[in-house]
Amino acid sequence: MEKYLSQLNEAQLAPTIQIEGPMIVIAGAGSGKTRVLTFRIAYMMSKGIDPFNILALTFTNKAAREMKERIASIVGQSEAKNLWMGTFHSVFAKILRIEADRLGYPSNFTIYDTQDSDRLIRDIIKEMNLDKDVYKYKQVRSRISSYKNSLITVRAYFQNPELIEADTMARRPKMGDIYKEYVERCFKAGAMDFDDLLLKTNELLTRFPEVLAKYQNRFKYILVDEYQDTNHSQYLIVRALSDKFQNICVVGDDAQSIYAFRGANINNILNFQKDYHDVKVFRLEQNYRSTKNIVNAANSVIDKNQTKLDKVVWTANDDGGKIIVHRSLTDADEGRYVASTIFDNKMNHQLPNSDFAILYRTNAQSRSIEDALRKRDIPYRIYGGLSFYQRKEIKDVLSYLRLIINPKDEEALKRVINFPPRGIGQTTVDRLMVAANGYKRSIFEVMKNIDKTDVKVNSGTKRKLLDFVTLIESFQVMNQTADVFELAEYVTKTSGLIREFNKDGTPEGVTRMENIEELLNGMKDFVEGQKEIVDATGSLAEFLEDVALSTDMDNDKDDGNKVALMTIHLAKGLEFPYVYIVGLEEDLFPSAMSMNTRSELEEERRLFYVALTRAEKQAYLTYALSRYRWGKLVDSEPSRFIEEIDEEYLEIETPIEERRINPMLSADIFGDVEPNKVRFKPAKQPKFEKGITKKTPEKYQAPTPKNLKPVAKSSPNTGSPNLFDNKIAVGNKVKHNRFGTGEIIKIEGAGPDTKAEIKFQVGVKKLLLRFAKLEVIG
DNA sequence: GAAACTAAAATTTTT
DNA sequence: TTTTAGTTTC
Repeated sequence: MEKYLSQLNEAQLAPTIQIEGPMIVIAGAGSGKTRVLTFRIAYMMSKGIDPFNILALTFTNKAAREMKERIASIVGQSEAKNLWMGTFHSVFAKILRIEADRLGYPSNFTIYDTQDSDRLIRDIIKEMNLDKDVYKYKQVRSRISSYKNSLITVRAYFQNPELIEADTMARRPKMGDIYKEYVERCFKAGAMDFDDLLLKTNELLTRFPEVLAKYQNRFKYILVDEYQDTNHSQYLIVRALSDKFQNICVVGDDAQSIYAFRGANINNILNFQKDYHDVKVFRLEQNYRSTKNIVNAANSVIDKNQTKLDKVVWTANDDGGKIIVHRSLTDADEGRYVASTIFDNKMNHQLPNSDFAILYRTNAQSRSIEDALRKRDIPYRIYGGLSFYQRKEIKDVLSYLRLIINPKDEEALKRVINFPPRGIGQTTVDRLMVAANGYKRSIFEVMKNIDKTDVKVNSGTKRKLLDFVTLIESFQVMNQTADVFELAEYVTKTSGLIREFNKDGTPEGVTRMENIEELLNGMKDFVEGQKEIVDATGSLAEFLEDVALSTDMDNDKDDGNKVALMTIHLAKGLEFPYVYIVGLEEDLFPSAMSMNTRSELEEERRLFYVALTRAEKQAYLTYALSRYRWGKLVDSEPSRFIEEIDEEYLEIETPIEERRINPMLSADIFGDVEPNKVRFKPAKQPKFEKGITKKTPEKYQAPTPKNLKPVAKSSPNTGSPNLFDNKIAVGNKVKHNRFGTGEIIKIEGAGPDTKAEIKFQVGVKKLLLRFAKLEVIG
């Protein structure tokens, strides 16, 4: 242990060897926080504390896993495995399963993800005959979520005139009724949503003192990472559990609190010292990650925030290069700038792609960047966005599996009862739902006993319903002997899912199949992995829980050398030598939605701080004068955050010239038009679109002279059509992303409204050429 | 009951 | 511009 402790500086050592009593570690960006946490736990164990008595809570599974591995490498695998380390959600889901019956839940309760919640809320709004434009399901969901995170139960809601008043004033008087119905339906389905995992834990600890005592005695030492991101519900859980022994260590950085929008309360960290007696405060202020320029620039920005703790982050590292600020005309230009400087940096310094990260405020911004990277053949990986487990085909498979564990799971049932199509239509499902409500039973039970109910369905449908029940029950039987992988393989075959997706010969269908295959492979890995963990059951239930609480970030298959693209939120906790922060424009970053109050703006500023402090060597800030937003070109102004950085740390690139070049010429120079791709542009070109360039065009310019002759009718070398060969003509063969290859049989209309009738294998389609990205192949 | 077509919303961030 | 929910048609 000594040799590990000697790796720490003085400021890090102090909190590492402070074991007893309440304490807070205020850890600046890049100050070695994780190292302190891991060494501290290892140190505790070396002092004879039973890992069984330690609870460490993190915000991502990835953080938990990495920390556990590092601890294992110090104290040994067998010692580390008894540690309780995980996200709030996963740890308390496990506890809730153990104690579920006290709350009236089955221990195999389903965890509803956001999609499930949304669908349920949408159904409820429809059933209650409410105007869906007034009651937008997403708003309703976030409202319900914030009630739950503030521990406002349905009961508490109806007892609180102010809340009712607020919703009434917002022209949503039925909010409470929707909330009530939602909670009841979840309960009936044996399901908890994300917020329930915390809310019900609180309920458990409050209503059952013996349970509280049990876990208080078990978790004598509690550590919480990223404490600045805890919400009220999490705060109360931590308080309750640590109340007896007061051995609570929280670590965090108020300057990196960026999750207020989903209920995180920065006051939890700001007020920690008031919550416990005799709190020991430690500060980690030396940054080991970034250059002086980056650290100082970040400090100068965060200084503008009023709400913060005292802390001065500094570094002994080199000055490094100044932060480069670049202006582009459009988002497409911005993409090209990023791609070309990455290219140059790679060439000049022999760097791997994985040294670069491109961070943005919203996922939608990735598109223009992706286009540019693709054209430069720079491999990249996008993190976040639609997660693997959210995809249709994956959710379909998972829904079958969920039904095996919990047939009451309504959302899963509704999803697959008629997929693949088996002749059970909406009308039938509606009748079943009404009946289920009437009998106070689950839909599945009603189906199973369809003969004993008064549900009006014809005998054919009845047969189909019973067949479905039998199908699921046969899966349940198999689940008792087979492992997760064998079961899933059987389910996808027997349910007809494989056949259904195979039937669809489009490239999309093929991708679907590949995804299902990947899911099955993942299950195989899971089965293998579980064999090594002693008390793991390897059960289907366990797999589903893992899946429900994991994100794409967690299953980070290290697929090597790629430029990383992600939102700033996702980048928290990561670091890269070169970081591009793109789209630094007013209304985008800071977001238009977050400029109403000072605290919202301060959160945006913290977000910017997080972004900047990801960079180790070099940071780039880029913005565009105009950008496509929801399909339209919108003018934008540079973000205020650029101005807020002390000028001495910036290098503002002034474009050498912004001159207009022949639009056709430049289009070809920059490779906007891919060879072999015919694209019809709208007749009128937007003001700035692709016509203007700036700054050393030769840098981008492909050296081949043929590019300078755009009007060449056809390039004899390739014979491939370019922009000026209109090959969209009757009789020609074309390729479509989705429909595959086909033949043009008719053309009608002109200009931007030109339509073509094309005969594909899947049938004849009429496509608007403006949108259909057709590739002429002969 | 299902496929094909039409209209409208979406873009702040996610355990 | 894309995606998804809703409506119409067979």
